[in-house]
Amino acid sequence: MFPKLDPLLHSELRLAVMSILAGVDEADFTYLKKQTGATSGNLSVQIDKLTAAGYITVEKGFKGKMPRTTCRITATGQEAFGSYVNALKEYLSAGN
Amino acid sequence: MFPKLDPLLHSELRLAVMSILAGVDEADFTYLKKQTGATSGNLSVQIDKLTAAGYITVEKGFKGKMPRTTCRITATGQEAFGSYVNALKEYLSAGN
DNA sequence: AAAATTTGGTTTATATTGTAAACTTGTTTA
DNA sequence: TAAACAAGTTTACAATATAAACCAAATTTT
Repeated sequence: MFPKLDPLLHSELRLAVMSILAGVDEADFTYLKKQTGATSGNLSVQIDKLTAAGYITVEKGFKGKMPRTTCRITATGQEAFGSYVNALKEYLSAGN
Repeated sequence: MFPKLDPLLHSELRLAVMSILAGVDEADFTYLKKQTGATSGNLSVQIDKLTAAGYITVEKGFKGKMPRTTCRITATGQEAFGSYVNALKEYLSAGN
Protein backbone atom coordinates (compact mmCIF):
# COMPACT_ATOMS: atom_id res chain seq x y z
CA MET A 1 0.00 0.00 0.00
CA PHE A 2 2.72 2.46 0.94
CA PRO A 3 5.68 2.07 -1.37
CA LYS A 4 9.15 2.63 -0.03
CA LEU A 5 10.41 6.14 -0.63
CA ASP A 6 13.93 6.40 -2.04
CA PRO A 7 15.81 7.78 0.97
CA LEU A 8 18.19 9.63 -1.27
CA LEU A 9 15.41 11.70 -2.68
CA HIS A 10 13.40 11.97 0.51
CA SER A 11 15.50 14.83 1.78
CA GLU A 12 14.41 18.40 1.51
CA LEU A 13 17.56 19.79 -0.05
CA ARG A 14 18.34 16.88 -2.34
CA LEU A 15 14.77 16.89 -3.54
CA ALA A 16 14.95 20.59 -4.30
CA VAL A 17 18.19 20.12 -6.22
CA MET A 18 16.76 17.25 -8.22
CA SER A 19 13.60 19.19 -8.83
CA ILE A 20 15.58 22.05 -10.31
CA LEU A 21 17.84 19.82 -12.35
CA ALA A 22 14.91 17.84 -13.69
CA GLY A 23 13.63 20.99 -15.31
CA VAL A 24 16.75 22.48 -16.83
CA ASP A 25 19.65 21.37 -18.91
CA GLU A 26 22.26 22.28 -16.34
CA ALA A 27 22.73 24.43 -13.27
CA ASP A 28 25.82 25.56 -11.43
CA PHE A 29 26.58 25.49 -7.73
CA THR A 30 25.84 29.13 -7.05
CA TYR A 31 22.55 28.99 -8.90
CA LEU A 32 21.47 25.97 -6.91
CA LYS A 33 22.57 27.69 -3.76
CA LYS A 34 20.50 30.76 -4.49
CA GLN A 35 17.41 28.87 -5.53
CA THR A 36 17.44 26.52 -2.58
CA GLY A 37 18.66 28.96 0.04
CA ALA A 38 20.99 26.25 1.35
CA THR A 39 24.39 26.84 2.90
CA SER A 40 27.39 25.98 0.74
CA GLY A 41 28.43 23.19 3.04
CA ASN A 42 25.10 21.49 3.04
CA LEU A 43 24.76 21.86 -0.70
CA SER A 44 28.23 20.50 -1.29
CA VAL A 45 27.53 17.41 0.79
CA GLN A 46 24.19 16.70 -0.82
CA ILE A 47 25.58 17.15 -4.32
CA ASP A 48 28.22 14.58 -3.44
CA LYS A 49 25.57 12.11 -2.39
CA LEU A 50 23.53 12.58 -5.52
CA THR A 51 26.69 12.17 -7.57
CA ALA A 52 27.70 9.02 -5.72
CA ALA A 53 24.27 7.58 -6.48
CA GLY A 54 24.67 8.38 -10.14
CA TYR A 55 21.66 10.69 -10.10
CA ILE A 56 23.62 13.70 -11.27
CA THR A 57 26.97 14.48 -12.82
CA VAL A 58 29.28 17.27 -11.79
CA GLU A 59 31.64 19.10 -14.05
CA LYS A 60 34.26 21.40 -12.66
CA GLY A 61 35.59 24.14 -14.81
CA PHE A 62 36.22 27.86 -14.85
CA LYS A 63 34.13 30.82 -15.75
CA GLY A 64 36.82 33.33 -16.55
CA LYS A 65 39.18 32.85 -13.63
CA MET A 66 36.65 31.76 -11.07
CA PRO A 67 35.97 28.09 -10.40
CA ARG A 68 32.61 26.82 -11.45
CA THR A 69 30.76 23.63 -10.71
CA THR A 70 28.07 22.59 -13.13
CA CYS A 71 25.49 19.92 -12.35
CA ARG A 72 23.26 17.91 -14.62
CA ILE A 73 20.74 15.21 -13.95
CA THR A 74 21.43 11.78 -15.45
CA ALA A 75 18.93 9.41 -17.05
CA THR A 76 19.10 7.32 -13.88
CA GLY A 77 18.36 10.41 -11.88
CA GLN A 78 15.40 11.38 -14.03
CA GLU A 79 13.99 7.93 -13.61
CA ALA A 80 14.51 7.86 -9.86
CA PHE A 81 12.91 11.25 -9.55
CA GLY A 82 9.92 10.09 -11.55
CA SER A 83 9.49 6.97 -9.44
CA TYR A 84 9.77 8.99 -6.27
CA VAL A 85 7.08 11.38 -7.40
CA ASN A 86 4.77 8.50 -8.21
CA ALA A 87 5.44 6.80 -4.89
CA LEU A 88 4.75 10.00 -3.01
CA LYS A 89 1.40 10.35 -4.66
CA GLU A 90 0.30 7.18 -2.93
CA TYR A 91 0.97 8.85 0.38
CA LEU A 92 -0.62 12.15 -0.43
CA SER A 93 -3.89 10.91 -1.83
CA ALA A 94 -5.30 10.06 1.56
CA GLY A 95 -8.89 9.03 1.74
CA ASN A 96 -9.71 10.13 -1.78
CA MET B 1 10.55 29.18 -4.41
CA PHE B 2 10.95 26.02 -2.33
CA PRO B 3 8.84 26.24 0.79
CA LYS B 4 10.09 24.64 3.97
CA LEU B 5 8.76 21.14 4.49
CA ASP B 6 7.38 20.42 7.95
CA PRO B 7 10.04 18.06 9.31
CA LEU B 8 7.48 16.25 11.39
CA LEU B 9 5.62 15.18 8.31
CA HIS B 10 8.62 14.72 6.10
CA SER B 11 9.27 11.26 7.46
CA GLU B 12 8.21 8.13 5.67
CA LEU B 13 6.43 6.46 8.55
CA ARG B 14 4.85 9.53 10.08
CA LEU B 15 3.62 10.57 6.67
CA ALA B 16 2.06 7.15 6.11
CA VAL B 17 0.35 7.31 9.49
CA MET B 18 -1.01 10.77 8.83
CA SER B 19 -2.08 9.74 5.37
CA ILE B 20 -4.12 6.89 6.80
CA LEU B 21 -5.59 8.94 9.61
CA ALA B 22 -6.49 11.76 7.24
CA GLY B 23 -8.79 9.38 5.43
CA VAL B 24 -10.56 7.59 8.26
CA ASP B 25 -12.29 8.45 11.48
CA GLU B 26 -9.94 6.47 13.66
CA ALA B 27 -7.39 3.68 13.46
CA ASP B 28 -5.78 1.54 16.12
CA PHE B 29 -2.16 0.67 16.64
CA THR B 30 -2.27 -2.76 15.10
CA TYR B 31 -4.11 -1.54 12.06
CA LEU B 32 -1.53 1.17 11.51
CA LYS B 33 1.19 -1.37 12.01
CA LYS B 34 -0.21 -3.71 9.39
CA GLN B 35 -0.90 -1.01 6.86
CA THR B 36 2.49 0.62 7.17
CA GLY B 37 4.55 -2.52 7.70
CA ALA B 38 6.45 -0.73 10.44
CA THR B 39 7.88 -2.38 13.54
CA SER B 40 6.02 -1.76 16.78
CA GLY B 41 8.88 0.19 18.25
CA ASN B 42 9.21 2.53 15.35
CA LEU B 43 5.48 3.05 15.15
CA SER B 44 5.25 3.72 18.87
CA VAL B 45 7.94 6.38 18.71
CA GLN B 46 6.47 8.12 15.69
CA ILE B 47 2.99 8.13 17.18
CA ASP B 48 4.46 9.83 20.25
CA LYS B 49 5.97 12.54 18.11
CA LEU B 50 2.77 13.18 16.22
CA THR B 51 0.93 13.30 19.51
CA ALA B 52 3.42 15.71 21.06
CA ALA B 53 2.95 17.99 18.06
CA GLY B 54 -0.80 17.89 18.52
CA TYR B 55 -1.31 16.34 15.10
CA ILE B 56 -3.08 13.28 16.46
CA THR B 57 -4.70 12.13 19.67
CA VAL B 58 -4.27 8.74 21.27
CA GLU B 59 -6.85 6.97 23.34
CA LYS B 60 -5.92 3.92 25.33
CA GLY B 61 -8.59 1.43 26.16
CA PHE B 62 -9.33 -2.27 26.01
CA LYS B 63 -10.83 -4.50 23.41
CA GLY B 64 -12.03 -7.32 25.61
CA LYS B 65 -9.04 -7.90 27.83
CA MET B 66 -6.40 -6.81 25.39
CA PRO B 67 -5.05 -3.28 25.42
CA ARG B 68 -5.91 -1.15 22.48
CA THR B 69 -4.56 2.15 21.28
CA THR B 70 -6.76 4.23 19.06
CA CYS B 71 -5.47 7.17 17.05
CA ARG B 72 -7.27 10.05 15.45
CA ILE B 73 -6.07 13.03 13.49
CA THR B 74 -6.77 16.47 14.97
CA ALA B 75 -7.85 19.62 13.14
CA THR B 76 -4.31 20.90 13.56
CA GLY B 77 -3.05 17.70 12.06
CA GLN B 78 -5.39 17.89 9.10
CA GLU B 79 -4.24 21.39 8.43
CA ALA B 80 -0.57 20.56 8.72
CA PHE B 81 -1.05 17.61 6.41
CA GLY B 82 -2.78 19.81 3.86
CA SER B 83 -0.03 22.41 3.98
CA TYR B 84 2.62 19.76 3.63
CA VAL B 85 0.94 18.32 0.57
CA ASN B 86 0.76 21.75 -1.02
CA ALA B 87 4.36 22.51 -0.21
CA LEU B 88 5.50 19.23 -1.69
CA LYS B 89 3.76 19.97 -4.93
CA GLU B 90 6.13 22.88 -5.43
CA TYR B 91 8.98 20.43 -5.34
CA LEU B 92 7.44 17.81 -7.55
CA SER B 93 6.29 20.00 -10.38
CA ALA B 94 9.76 20.37 -11.81
CA GLY B 95 10.10 22.07 -15.12
CA ASN B 96 6.40 22.02 -15.88
C1' DA C 1 51.20 46.76 -3.20
C1' DA C 2 49.42 45.15 1.16
C1' DA C 3 45.38 44.23 3.54
C1' DA C 4 40.74 43.13 3.64
C1' DT C 5 36.77 41.11 1.33
C1' DT C 6 34.42 38.11 -1.71
C1' DT C 7 33.73 33.94 -4.35
C1' DG C 8 33.32 29.20 -4.58
C1' DG C 9 33.57 25.83 -2.55
C1' DT C 10 35.34 21.39 1.00
C1' DT C 11 36.04 19.21 5.48
C1' DT C 12 34.86 18.27 9.98
C1' DA C 13 32.07 18.18 13.98
C1' DT C 14 27.72 18.09 16.16
C1' DA C 15 22.90 17.68 16.85
C1' DT C 16 18.84 15.38 15.27
C1' DT C 17 16.49 11.41 13.43
C1' DG C 18 15.15 7.00 12.33
C1' DT C 19 15.16 2.36 13.36
C1' DA C 20 15.98 -2.05 15.36
C1' DA C 21 16.59 -4.77 19.27
C1' DA C 22 15.53 -5.73 23.81
C1' DC C 23 12.31 -5.47 27.30
C1' DT C 24 7.62 -5.30 29.79
C1' DT C 25 3.06 -6.60 30.99
C1' DG C 26 -0.56 -9.20 30.50
C1' DT C 27 -3.19 -13.13 27.80
C1' DT C 28 -4.07 -17.27 25.58
C1' DT C 29 -2.94 -21.96 24.40
C1' DA C 30 -0.77 -26.60 24.86
C1' DT D 1 1.96 -24.20 34.52
C1' DA D 2 5.08 -23.40 31.07
C1' DA D 3 5.51 -21.74 26.53
C1' DA D 4 4.05 -18.78 23.07
C1' DC D 5 1.66 -14.64 21.66
C1' DA D 6 -0.26 -9.72 21.75
C1' DA D 7 0.39 -5.00 22.27
C1' DG D 8 3.20 -1.89 23.15
C1' DT D 9 7.39 0.90 25.41
C1' DT D 10 12.19 1.89 26.31
C1' DT D 11 16.75 2.12 25.10
C1' DA D 12 20.68 2.10 22.39
C1' DC D 13 22.82 2.66 18.07
C1' DA D 14 23.49 3.94 13.28
C1' DA D 15 22.51 7.11 9.73
C1' DT D 16 21.37 11.97 8.39
C1' DA D 17 21.22 16.63 8.06
C1' DT D 18 23.19 20.77 8.99
C1' DA D 19 26.12 24.32 10.61
C1' DA D 20 30.52 25.93 11.60
C1' DA D 21 35.14 26.20 10.53
C1' DC D 22 38.28 26.17 7.13
C1' DC D 23 40.81 26.84 2.52
C1' DA D 24 42.56 28.80 -1.87
C1' DA D 25 42.23 31.92 -5.33
C1' DA D 26 40.38 36.23 -7.13
C1' DT D 27 38.89 40.86 -6.45
C1' DT D 28 38.44 45.18 -4.25
C1' DT D 29 39.85 48.71 -1.05
C1' DT D 30 43.19 51.81 1.20
